[in-house]
Amino acid sequence: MSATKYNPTEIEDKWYQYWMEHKFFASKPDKNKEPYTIVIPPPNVTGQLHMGHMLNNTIQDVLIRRARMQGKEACWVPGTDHASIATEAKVVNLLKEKGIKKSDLTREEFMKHAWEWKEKYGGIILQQLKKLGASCDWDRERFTMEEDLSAAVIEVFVDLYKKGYIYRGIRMVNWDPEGKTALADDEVIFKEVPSKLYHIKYRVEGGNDYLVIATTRPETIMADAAICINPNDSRFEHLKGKRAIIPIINKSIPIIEDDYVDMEFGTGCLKVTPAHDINDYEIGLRHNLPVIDIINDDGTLNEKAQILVGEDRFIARKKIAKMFKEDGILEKEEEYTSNVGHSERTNAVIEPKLSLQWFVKMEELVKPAYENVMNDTIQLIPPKFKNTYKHWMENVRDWCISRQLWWGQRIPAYYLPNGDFVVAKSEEEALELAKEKMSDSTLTSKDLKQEDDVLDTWFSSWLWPMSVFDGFKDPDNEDFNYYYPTNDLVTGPDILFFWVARMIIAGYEFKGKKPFNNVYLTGIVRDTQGRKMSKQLGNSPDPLDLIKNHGADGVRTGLLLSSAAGNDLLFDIKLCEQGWNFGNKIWNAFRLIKGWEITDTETPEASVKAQKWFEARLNQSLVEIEDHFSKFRISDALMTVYKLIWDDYCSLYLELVKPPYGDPIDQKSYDATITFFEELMKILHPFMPFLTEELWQQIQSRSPKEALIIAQWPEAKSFDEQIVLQAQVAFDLISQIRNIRASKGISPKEALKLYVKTDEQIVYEKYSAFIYKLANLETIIFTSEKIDNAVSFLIKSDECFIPMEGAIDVEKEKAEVTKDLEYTKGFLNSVVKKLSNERFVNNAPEQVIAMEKKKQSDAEAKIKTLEERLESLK
RNA sequence: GGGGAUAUAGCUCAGUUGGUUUAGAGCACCUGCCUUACAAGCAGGGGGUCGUAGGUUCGAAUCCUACUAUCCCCA
Repeated sequence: MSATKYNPTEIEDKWYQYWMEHKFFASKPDKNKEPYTIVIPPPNVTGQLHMGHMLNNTIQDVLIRRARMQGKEACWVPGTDHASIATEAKVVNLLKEKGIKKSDLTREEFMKHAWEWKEKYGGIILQQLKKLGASCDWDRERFTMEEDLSAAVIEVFVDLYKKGYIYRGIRMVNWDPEGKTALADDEVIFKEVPSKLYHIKYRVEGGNDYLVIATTRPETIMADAAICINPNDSRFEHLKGKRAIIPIINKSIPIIEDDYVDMEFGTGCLKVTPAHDINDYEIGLRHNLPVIDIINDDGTLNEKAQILVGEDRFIARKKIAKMFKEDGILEKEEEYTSNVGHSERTNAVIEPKLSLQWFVKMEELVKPAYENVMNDTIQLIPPKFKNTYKHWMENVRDWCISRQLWWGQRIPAYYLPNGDFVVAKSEEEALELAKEKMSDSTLTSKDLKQEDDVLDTWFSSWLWPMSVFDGFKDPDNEDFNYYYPTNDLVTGPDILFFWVARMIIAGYEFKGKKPFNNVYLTGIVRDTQGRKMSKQLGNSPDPLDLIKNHGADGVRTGLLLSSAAGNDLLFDIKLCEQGWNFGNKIWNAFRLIKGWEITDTETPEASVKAQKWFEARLNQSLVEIEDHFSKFRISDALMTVYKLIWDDYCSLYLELVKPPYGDPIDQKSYDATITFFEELMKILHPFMPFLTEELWQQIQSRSPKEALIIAQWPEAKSFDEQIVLQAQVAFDLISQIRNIRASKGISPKEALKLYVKTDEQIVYEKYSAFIYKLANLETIIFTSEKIDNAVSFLIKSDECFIPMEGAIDVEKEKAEVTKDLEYTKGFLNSVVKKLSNERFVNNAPEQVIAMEKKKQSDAEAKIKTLEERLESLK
């Protein structure tokens, strides 16, 4: 016999390999089958599997495995994105270790290193997904920087440019002086840093007055374009319309008025430095101030600063502070904690910097994407995200798509000798355009200089659902026509705008069709304290360790059990243990069944009825499960399966058909038990693929065509609800008897007598075999009299007695009955109140009134029984 | 500063367009059991004035308003 404890590691790799060998994950268009398609949210090629991926990919795998079993042509496309900033940073670091500086390399040389890095270290995450059981079609793996996908990106850029959606413009970017690149907002980490607030005196022009400004960045005073005060600030009436002198460089600047200035903060006088602060830049725009950029790309001061030229910004800060002190213009230094942005990659302090960038105009493009989510052509699950989506789309801002990097698709814009530019797919086409534009046929490719910047990685991934099926390279190909639009997208709400919305925009703009029907937004996996998992906190468990310790099935189940769509999941290792426990439970149930010897004896009544009952329960559960799946309630679907297996199959069904120890089981019961078990394995397979396939194959040897992964998903058949309801009466009775055993300390081995006082004997007779077996009864006797010296309890309004000499504590019994009586009276009271309300009777639907009346009569009957009981106890 | 979301048992959450309900599940907890599938198990049990205050309604956890708290996004 197999081990009493389920050991996942022994079987998981075996079955994954088996599925791969027999190409069960592979998909190709099949006109006779309905396609079911998911494209993976491409993880960062440098990434490692984290808990978010685990959750997200488990959900995708559940959906795809179920669809496959439903006979659909299930296709899950895997792949990675090239993550320009992250990858470039990794490559730069690796080169640094080898003693090579990026600046010493040509673009081509650098790209060669980068590709080498990608081939060697990239995409580990996809290998890790295999451990989780992800049934992706690995032959279809794509990468956003591969040739075909890059060609799509360039094509789209040229197309948008021609349509007038792409332009160049000035923008304040998050500049990383170490990485020498602009960063996206989400690549900037804000940290609280202790710093100083310097109070500096500026002389007011034409007198001996001075004003005081407070700044954390004194090294930027040379770039000041104005001093700004709040127009409502009465303290500074005398400054209005005057000018101030920047100390040290003695430059005169205007004093302006703007509401932006916070009268409470600092001194109420703000130095305005448009080139080096986003808010100041906006004030500058309002007041037509000059932009004086005094900081180089590497963070040193340039000649426009006039002083300290060539010094690093932080050294300059110290030096200038010293100069203030010497000149007596430093009024005071204050300790201050400021929130400073740091580069996620290099940890350098971010320098706000104005630069010329490429943008996509969004206002027009967004329209179909906005409408089709609002009218549910594309459904967001849960729908609460429609609000967020709406807000974003209504306030959409132009998309900055250029990045000052090499790893990515180089922008296909070519500058002409006169500074103008042309946009074209290739250098050859660009040259033709240039000749035309300049009216100069003597131009050669040497006269053109291609833009150095590359495109934002999102500018690749917004095409993902189309480009993975070669929808640009070969727009009318079989795959694209068959698989697109895809069915479901599973991702996190944090990239609803960055990625999801942009894919929808691209889908409509380039193909006139939505990219997917449904977007399932998962929650964020947090630790037990509700904190986001991060490397810094070290609060994230290693997913591969979890799989090693609890099995992929255990981890999958644990993650799904408590993660409703859109809700954050507080991850606790206990969840994985619960998942494993469930697997172990099933493992042991199977051991029990497999251990039975079989004879051709007659089937006991309890077993005959148990089979009928479980079949009904199974079908009832299938209906519930289908309903949950149709609403993307994956967690609820799993919980329904969990309870069906644990409570109904193991705790009730198996106990009902189980022969006495050592006895064999009859053939019919055995067959039914195995058939039910097989159905359960099918339903559970999408959630726990490994364990279910293992047991499926242990039931009997099967050919690859009979593998569970491609078995047919069970369909709910019609069933008799009465069976479930009537059996429930027996189960309630069993619980009550077990309760009495527990409270009176009676061993389960001691057979008991049960008396039932009822008008409906049939209800108890029908499933009496269940009661005999599970409650261990000697006999059931129907009576019209009360039984003395017995413990009693109620099933609805029927009184049941178990004779028990001297075991009755009258006072305790009385207290219990009184409590129950009071509750029921209160309940009756609320019902009667409702029914005596004329407006209720007139307005409420008939069904509701009938229900209330039933509640009333049930409660009245119960009260009568309880009162009699109380009387007899006196 | 602007916007959004959430608030139900110790924890995590259901409660499906207001009516089977003086509220359900899983986990945790308590009690008793090593009953020959499983002690990572079995059987039983306790536990919530549905964030606060108003309002609409015959009827509110559910709809409306205000407040409080927490989280997220944008600046």
